[in-house]
Amino acid sequence: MTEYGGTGDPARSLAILWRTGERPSRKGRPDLGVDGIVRAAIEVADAEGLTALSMRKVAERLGVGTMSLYTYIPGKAELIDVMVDTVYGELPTPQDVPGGWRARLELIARENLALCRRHPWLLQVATGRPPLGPNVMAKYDFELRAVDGLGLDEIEMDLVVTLINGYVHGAARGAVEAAQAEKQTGLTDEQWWWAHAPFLAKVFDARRYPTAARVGAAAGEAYNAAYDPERAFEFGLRRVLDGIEVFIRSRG
Amino acid sequence: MTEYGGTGDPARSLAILWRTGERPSRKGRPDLGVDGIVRAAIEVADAEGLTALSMRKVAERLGVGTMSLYTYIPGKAELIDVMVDTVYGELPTPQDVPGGWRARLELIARENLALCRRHPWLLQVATGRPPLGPNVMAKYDFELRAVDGLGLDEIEMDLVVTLINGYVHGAARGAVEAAQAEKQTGLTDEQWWWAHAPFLAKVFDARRYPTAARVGAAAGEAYNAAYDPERAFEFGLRRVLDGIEVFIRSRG
DNA sequence: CGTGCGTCCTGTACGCCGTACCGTACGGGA
DNA sequence: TCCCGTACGGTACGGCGTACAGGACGCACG
Repeated sequence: MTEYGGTGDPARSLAILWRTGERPSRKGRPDLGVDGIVRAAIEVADAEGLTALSMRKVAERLGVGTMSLYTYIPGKAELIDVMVDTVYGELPTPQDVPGGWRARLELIARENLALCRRHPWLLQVATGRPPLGPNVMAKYDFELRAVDGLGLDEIEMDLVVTLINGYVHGAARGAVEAAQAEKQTGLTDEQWWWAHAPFLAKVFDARRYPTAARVGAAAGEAYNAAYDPERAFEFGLRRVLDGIEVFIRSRG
Repeated sequence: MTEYGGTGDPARSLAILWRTGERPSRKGRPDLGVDGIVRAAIEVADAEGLTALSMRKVAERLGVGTMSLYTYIPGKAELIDVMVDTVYGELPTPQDVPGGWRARLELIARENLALCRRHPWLLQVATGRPPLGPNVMAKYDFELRAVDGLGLDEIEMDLVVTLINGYVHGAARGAVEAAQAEKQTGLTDEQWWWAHAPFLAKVFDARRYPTAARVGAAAGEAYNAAYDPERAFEFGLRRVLDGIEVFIRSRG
């Protein structure tokens, strides 16, 4: 289990994020530096998860003593703050997206999902009071622009953006968990389900859970698996956007 | 940081969840037992978070040696599995809810939010391939019944339920994080924002992020805080239900 | 050309964690 | 009565984050 948030001392995180007090590299040294540390940490987290991310492993990957990291970074929490802002930099923020607000929100949703797929550990980091780095700002600004000029007031714009991000978070969680479950156990959903069917058959009383039994059986047949994250994401996104459309029309 | 999921060996978890091989308590002993351990663990996690939940602390709370826990439970992962199924038992599953599918889904959403508020650690536990205990089953069955008989096929029913749960998860995360941030730092959102304003004023270029600046300012004024989780939840729920309504009508 | 200081780097150590292993104590069937 | 299965727990191992106390080295200054 990974601890909840990566929220370290915000003042320290901010200073690093905006590279205040940048230091010119010393002559003969490899000079490590915040960037290299963050890059290495992201690689470790991508490959092995946030749980397995340790200062010792990051240092090892850089060929450096563990404690050297603390020259550049106050601690693990602040490191994670910077990691978050860094990968947010991967999100595109094009000036023009053809197709109106709906296409813009779809783009945002899909890109965020893709980002979470590339960096599953993002889902484990608390993002209330996020580290207010440049990329976090750019993301927020871009997302708000997607719903600007539709007749919504500022608060409503924020609410819509929050809704989209919240939805994507939930859906991404499902998708990532499904992928990780398969990788970690070596079993597909189908195989896993089948492996536990004998036991469940003994304890599970279909009369007590009739609807679950019916739907579970149908889902199993249709997907050849318990859960199809891609389909769930597309389905939910359409519903959420429909709901937003109703709202926008009512305000227009 | 806490590791991602609480997914231990599913076979072992299942055996405990359905209390297969229940053992009659020995005579003169307090007999500990799975139930007591789980209850103590939930108390610890509620009070201090999943990160701070340790076998040593649970044992201490029970006045028992740490290793004694392992007589009843294979390990921490399986303990968390059982904790999840146990707290799901707090969810009401009334036979009749007045007001149709919309009221039923609202009830589900609100009760799930409340559950996450009571047990914030739930949000940190992976629930793909959940521990298929009796309460997980009952929850799933109840939720499916909320959308039964509306003209949706089984797959669609599952998708709608998944959507609601995904949405609630995202919104609950926001609400819980906001509450925890305040408790942990001792600062309200407003105080926190204000504390970092001087620094941000120096590095933040409002011309680069015009929309974020505008909305941020408006939100700050309106809420006296950066984020109002209650309002965000209600707003999003209405949008999601509207989207589902559009879908149901199209299928009816 | 010293020399001293500031910066970068690191080894050691402390207190946590989960849990493997093994010894102990005791209730109950033979 | 004896013996064994079960409940219980002490010790120990390898991991973690990081406090602290140095060591090594470039550079400004006398």
